[in-house]
Amino acid sequence: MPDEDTAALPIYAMPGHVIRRLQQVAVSLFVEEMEGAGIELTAVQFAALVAIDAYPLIDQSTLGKIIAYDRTTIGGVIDRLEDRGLVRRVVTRENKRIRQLIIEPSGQELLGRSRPVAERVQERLLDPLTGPERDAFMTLSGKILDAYNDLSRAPLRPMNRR
Amino acid sequence: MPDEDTAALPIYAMPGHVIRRLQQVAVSLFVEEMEGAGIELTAVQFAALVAIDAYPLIDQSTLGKIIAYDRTTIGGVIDRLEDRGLVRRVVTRENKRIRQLIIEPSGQELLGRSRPVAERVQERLLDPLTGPERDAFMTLSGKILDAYNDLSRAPLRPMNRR
DNA sequence: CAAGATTGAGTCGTCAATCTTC
DNA sequence: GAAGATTGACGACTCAATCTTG
Repeated sequence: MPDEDTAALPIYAMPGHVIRRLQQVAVSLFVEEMEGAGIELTAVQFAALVAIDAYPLIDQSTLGKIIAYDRTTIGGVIDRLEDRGLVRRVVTRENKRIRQLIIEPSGQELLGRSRPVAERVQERLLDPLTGPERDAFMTLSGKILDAYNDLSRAPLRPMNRR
Repeated sequence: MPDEDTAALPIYAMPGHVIRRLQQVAVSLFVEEMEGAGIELTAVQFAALVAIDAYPLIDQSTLGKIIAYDRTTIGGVIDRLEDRGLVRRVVTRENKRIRQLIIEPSGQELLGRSRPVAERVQERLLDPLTGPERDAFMTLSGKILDAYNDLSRAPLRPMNRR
């Protein structure tokens, strides 16, 4: 039973491990806050709704690039949102390959209730840090992401660029 | 107005999003380096091997607590490691509920080859930062984790309450 | 052929239910 | 009943293969 001699494992000092744990905490807070608000939305689903609301008629591939998710993952996420009537796929006459996405009124309504909850999650996440520390954390994180922006599995890219 | 492309979506400034992207990058680097070394190991599998090697005869629950994974997740991970003969489950006469874990010689060998690769991943992850910045990043991350240590998604509490 | 999307397979991560054992 | 583990279910994530359309 190793309790305090956890130092024997260098895992705790490894950035990869720390980042994964941060992600665990972030997800926990998101689930906790959403459940507390009686809202059934995962983090991906929320991000998708935000993006579809901001860019009506966006296609799935572009959506994936914006919120940094794999195209295949997006497909499954949209499936579930569509099943619940929160979102709709549109196939135009011009290009039948493309699935354009539209947020439904019920989706709008749910998104409206979700925004303040998501806002609270972000606040709670950095709550253990002081104001300057929060800025530092975001700046340092951004520096890492900038360096590896094109390496990510689903590279994050602004819409208007190739 | 900087970043006219991304300014429309506040997602990029959200800590939760940034942390998830960091996790994406970390996983990408891990996969890339391991593939480059011709080693078939996921990050969880590597962490499990490290812990089992450090604590022979550790049980699955304790392993989960050490490397911060859900008990059920650990079960599946050990399944795959056991299928490959890298690890072995042992059931003692004293307490037949407990699955104690032992690393096999082939697991030792693979672990030995994997350590320097994992080391390189950690270095590359923080490579975009200067020395002091790396310390700051780890310190700030640790501060967040300390505050939410008991909130982790794998609560490790029996949750039999009620 | 290239682009956009879907399907299938495999791993990860969590929860709920169940089983065995103490 | 409680502890340790397994199974089943579901969402998420990725890749490879496939299908359709341009």
